[in-house]
Amino acid sequence: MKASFSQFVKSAIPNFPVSDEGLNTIIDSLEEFELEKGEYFLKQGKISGSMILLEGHFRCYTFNENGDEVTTAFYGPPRLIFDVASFFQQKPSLENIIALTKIKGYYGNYQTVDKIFHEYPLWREFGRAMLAKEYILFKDRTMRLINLSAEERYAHLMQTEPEIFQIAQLRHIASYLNITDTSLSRIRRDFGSK
Amino acid sequence: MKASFSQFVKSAIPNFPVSDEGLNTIIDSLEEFELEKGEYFLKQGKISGSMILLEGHFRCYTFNENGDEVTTAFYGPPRLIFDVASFFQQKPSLENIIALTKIKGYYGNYQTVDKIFHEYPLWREFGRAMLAKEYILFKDRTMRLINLSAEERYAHLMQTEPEIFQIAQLRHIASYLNITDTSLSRIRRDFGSK
DNA sequence: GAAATGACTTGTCATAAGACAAGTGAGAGA
DNA sequence: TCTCTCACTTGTCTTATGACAAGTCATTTC
Repeated sequence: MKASFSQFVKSAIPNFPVSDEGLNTIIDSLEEFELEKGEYFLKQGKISGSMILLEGHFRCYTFNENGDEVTTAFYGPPRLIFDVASFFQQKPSLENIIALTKIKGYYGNYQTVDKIFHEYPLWREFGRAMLAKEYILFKDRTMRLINLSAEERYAHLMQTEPEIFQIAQLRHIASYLNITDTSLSRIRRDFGSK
Repeated sequence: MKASFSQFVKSAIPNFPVSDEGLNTIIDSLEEFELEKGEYFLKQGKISGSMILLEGHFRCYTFNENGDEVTTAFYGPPRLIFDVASFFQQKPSLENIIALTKIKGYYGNYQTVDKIFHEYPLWREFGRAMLAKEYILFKDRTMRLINLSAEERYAHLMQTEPEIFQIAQLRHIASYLNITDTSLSRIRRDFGSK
């Protein structure tokens, strides 16, 4: 786990000038964290903390105007997991984040993370890079939602995160692609015949 | 302009412990910036800087798979303007940001902003808050795209940013709402009769 | 001031996607 | 083993939205 965390930090910021001791200090400030399949990292109405996901997958969902569940994200390791609005504004979340598989990682609430940034200012740069990275990933996804057709969005998910199809239900994948499960089923049928 | 900037900083981070001198130092590090209507803040293929928009409105657009222009954002003051991916990764942007009206604000490229953060570490907190705020705003917009119907998205824009209807073309508003200009026209007709 | 241009609306038709119900098939549990 | 449940697929019909072309209106331009 420590090795994965170290690797994650180094890959996130190539020239990040941090020692192994520095890494250990940060890890010791955080909480080792595990969840079983079906457990929640975040529930609607609660305040989000942050975790570095090192093993396992999450699904994130909310509810639309009709009260129907809408899957807004799938997260695989290594990744920063948090609800940006709830975390930074310390207000109740509108999101639910549920474990699709067994989860391992490191956890910190806002106070913990803030304390780390005060005590180890160097790590602010890591925090900023993480925030920017998540923003960029989220924006990419939104652009695909806007610019690609339903079938293209399906093809993209198949190419970039095929493992999702092994661990998530198709109806959740459908709502993630912003289509109905009926439509996804038909896209898959037609896709196979090409 | 300086007063607006000061106000913007203070409203962005309520308890930000910065003096008027501190503010002046930052302003002096940035470049006073103006654009006329129709001029570009950012063109596809160029690397994005950042600006604090204090007067005027921008429209942001890209192109979808069919080569059709898609409006992805409208920005009004006060606001941080930048393409997050292009700015932080210093890579060519996929976006175009064009002035809908005369623009005033303060500009800095990545080097300038980075220098400010090194010389005045206190301002890192401001940078982080801005980044988080933009991320949250962008996420809100995406959630509306996912969770609301076309008509609801139109109603929301009318309620929250009616000024956009004065300064932007309906076909651009339509693509911002992710519908065709034909559909927007019909929504507006039907909406009036309610 | 006539013609051209551009923004927007509207009519007509085509099409993709949704709603809903029925059907299939695998796995869980008695 | 039987049946129950649940995920998924499929059929049928409906509906929202898009494509495209024509029409209106205001503004610009020569």
